Amino acid sequence: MPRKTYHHGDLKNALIQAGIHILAKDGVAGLSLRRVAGKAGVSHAAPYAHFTDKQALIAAISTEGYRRIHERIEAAVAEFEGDPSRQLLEAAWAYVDFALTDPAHFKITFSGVIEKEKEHPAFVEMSQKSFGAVIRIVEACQAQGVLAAGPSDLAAVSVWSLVHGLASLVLEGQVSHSLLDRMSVREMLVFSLNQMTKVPIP
Amino acid sequence: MPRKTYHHGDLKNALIQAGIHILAKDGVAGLSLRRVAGKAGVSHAAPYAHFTDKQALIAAISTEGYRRIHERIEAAVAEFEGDPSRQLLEAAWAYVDFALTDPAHFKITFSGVIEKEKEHPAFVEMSQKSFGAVIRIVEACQAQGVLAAGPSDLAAVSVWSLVHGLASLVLEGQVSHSLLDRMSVREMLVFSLNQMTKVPIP
DNA sequence: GCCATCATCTTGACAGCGTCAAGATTTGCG
DNA sequence: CGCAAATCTTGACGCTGTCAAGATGATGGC
Repeated sequence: MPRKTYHHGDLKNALIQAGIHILAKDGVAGLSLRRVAGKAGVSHAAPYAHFTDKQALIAAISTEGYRRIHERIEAAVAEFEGDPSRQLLEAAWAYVDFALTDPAHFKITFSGVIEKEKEHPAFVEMSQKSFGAVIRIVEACQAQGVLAAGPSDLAAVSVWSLVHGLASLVLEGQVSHSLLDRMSVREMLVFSLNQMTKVPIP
Repeated sequence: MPRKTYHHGDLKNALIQAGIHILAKDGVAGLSLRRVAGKAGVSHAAPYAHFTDKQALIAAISTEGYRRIHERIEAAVAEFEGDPSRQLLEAAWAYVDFALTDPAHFKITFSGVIEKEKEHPAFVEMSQKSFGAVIRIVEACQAQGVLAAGPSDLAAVSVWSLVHGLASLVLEGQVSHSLLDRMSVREMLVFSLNQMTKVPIP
């Protein structure tokens, strides 16, 4: 479908959305600048008016992925105000659920496709924002004795390693079929988190 | 340097080794079939006599990566026979250390670049072998009360998620600089594992 | 010892890719 | 109104993965 105007109007966002759709349909391997441009209805070199190179587009797509996760984490925090262990579980589940729902988007966001993140400050900012939210949850858990005391940023890394690792292993098919038959990924998450917490969580 | 003989002799392994070297020098993005072929001293289409496509070569490189990790895990198990918590720590460290030493090799092995692993049985076999070793370590830990009782394959997934997640987050630069300044990755690993164990490990 | 067969490797081609340069078109500011 | 800047198109370049056709050499049967 050709556009009416020569200028697109909101090409930058259109490219990001087109990229996310292509990721969902054809995976990381299917994501090319030319296909993204085509899907947005512009010529193959048009993206260069908005992104310096393919890495920059990937960084923008990744940032959007991170933004969605952060959004859900904050929603979980708000919904279970005053219940840190539930906040921990639901924030972790938000992360894992995003990975399961949109695997390619998760992969491109967290699989180190971005080589030099320093050059993508928006991505770094989103990353730090999310990690800050996790630290606050962990601190609340520590205050209630749900998690062991200790440096909260360190404990947050431990918890987030667990959650990120579970999501990654499931996505990469490294979790045995016999285990996936016995229980859901959410149940695995609950079990895993309970290995760390001093008090059982639901 | 041109070869003496028309036939290479051991091209298949040479291609795998060349690929590993290129990964170490130029990262995942630098790995192309043609460069691998060039480094092995053969023409650009020669690899197709040994690998059906690029994915197959990547699978072979990944399998070799997995093999090295498995080797080190078994070495750790042998070295600390009768000391399950130490076995757990050193096996985990073998994993993380491999990731830190050869980041691109680790990434390509575990970052889901292989789309259909079902078609690469050697990779699946190596994966199951390694996971079996982890299960045995976890069972030994459970028997000594180092880890909580429960289904050992599930507990192994929890432990391995933690380890895999830590390696991944560090590699992707998602661990804050302020934390990396305060302590080594090995210390983070020890701390994280101690969050899960009932008995402190060194 | 010779020859046929087969695996191995080379050469050449193709479409798709990321990227850049030059030019066309439109917008918005002075 | 006019001109500079932003946006988009067109065309080109080298590199990529892959395939087809042919060259080369090793191997096993006679």
